[in-house]
Amino acid sequence: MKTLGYAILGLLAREELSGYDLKRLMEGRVGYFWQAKHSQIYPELALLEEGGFARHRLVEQSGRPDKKVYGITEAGREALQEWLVEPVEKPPTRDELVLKAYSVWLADPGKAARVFRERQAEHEARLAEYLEIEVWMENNLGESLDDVGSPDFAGYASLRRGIAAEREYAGWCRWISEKLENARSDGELAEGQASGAEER
Amino acid sequence: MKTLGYAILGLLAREELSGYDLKRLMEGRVGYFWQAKHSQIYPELALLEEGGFARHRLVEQSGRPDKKVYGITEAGREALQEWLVEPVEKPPTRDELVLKAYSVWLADPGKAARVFRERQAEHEARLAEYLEIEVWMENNLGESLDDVGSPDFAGYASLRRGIAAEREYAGWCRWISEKLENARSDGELAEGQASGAEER
DNA sequence: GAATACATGTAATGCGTTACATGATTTA
DNA sequence: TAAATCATGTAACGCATTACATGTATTC
Repeated sequence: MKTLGYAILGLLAREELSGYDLKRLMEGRVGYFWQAKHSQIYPELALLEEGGFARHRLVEQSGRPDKKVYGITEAGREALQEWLVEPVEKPPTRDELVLKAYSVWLADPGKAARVFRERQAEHEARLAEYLEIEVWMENNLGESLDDVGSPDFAGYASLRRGIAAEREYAGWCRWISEKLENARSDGELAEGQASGAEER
Repeated sequence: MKTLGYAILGLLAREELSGYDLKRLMEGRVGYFWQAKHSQIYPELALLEEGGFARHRLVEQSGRPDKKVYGITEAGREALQEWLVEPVEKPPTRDELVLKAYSVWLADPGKAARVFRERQAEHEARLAEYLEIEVWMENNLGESLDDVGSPDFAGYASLRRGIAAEREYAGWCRWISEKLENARSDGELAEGQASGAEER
């Protein structure tokens, strides 16, 4: 089974969901660490069912299309539990922004700074969102956030990774942006590969 | 042009390289933020040449196979400079370990902790490597690390992102590992989804 | 009247990895 | 003598995205 299968099982282990529900979850909060389009979700659900890891029932609705609501099976839960404790390969990183940083010596510092500032703002916005959720969780879920057997704890743990990652990335963007912006005003190190100047 | 093309151009802008050289760079240091196998590199080099962004000359060697040494063209440098200041889309994250964290409430805490500890060790090892390079750079490249027009600065900037990222990830792994390990000894919250116990 | 939400699928395309293919030289 | 390094390619496969496809009901 591929990772997407386990991602779906992880959600179905918490509650019954339709393909459409899964799609929205993977666009939203869960999408921070795993996402998929509906074109991937529907076939994967079929595979999970074929393998006996999930099953569905039809729910008729008035005024809306009928939907297939999926639930995890005992076999699915077992497969998920086994996967959880298998060692993970550190996946290769591919970060286009760091790639740009590596060649930034060729760019006009002012223009380049804008690219990093934009990204910084995105990470800061995301961070603010996460911090709000964290506060909400700490106020409303209290006890269970310390219980490693609770889904609340698991969600909280994932969120903490999100918070740390966004903070770290934003910080790096700020650092490099400042460097680039200061260089722009510093006349001294003029001997430039950097082409245009068009300031104003 | 695809990102891999710019990755290659970014390296050719610093020095002339063969496909084989590129392959090794993308396995090593540069591989932290971008990597590619030789099966991708050779065709991409051909495309770059076709587009006029790079050109090669044959270097005959004794005792080794001949090689094609590639250099960047003026058009290549311009394309690279334009790409550098174009805004970047924040790519979707796919992190299998965070995905496991999200379902960790179903796992045996002790076994799960091992998975996170393993990963923590990997990030700490990488961090140690990077910190050594940082010290070396600060001692040997001094001046140029503050000159945003220097390739040294650009390499340093990328490295700093690597350092921050490894530290952040290792920290999160440590945090969750401790939580999981403490829970194992805490008898209190026994009411467990967690199956096995087989301690010793 | 147009766009968005609900709901579920298939097909085409793109990028990356693994495997296939070849061959000389150096090191263990 | 077996394995690793140098050196360059092509082919097959897998996963993910975009585009194609259809249809109702609600909201703007």
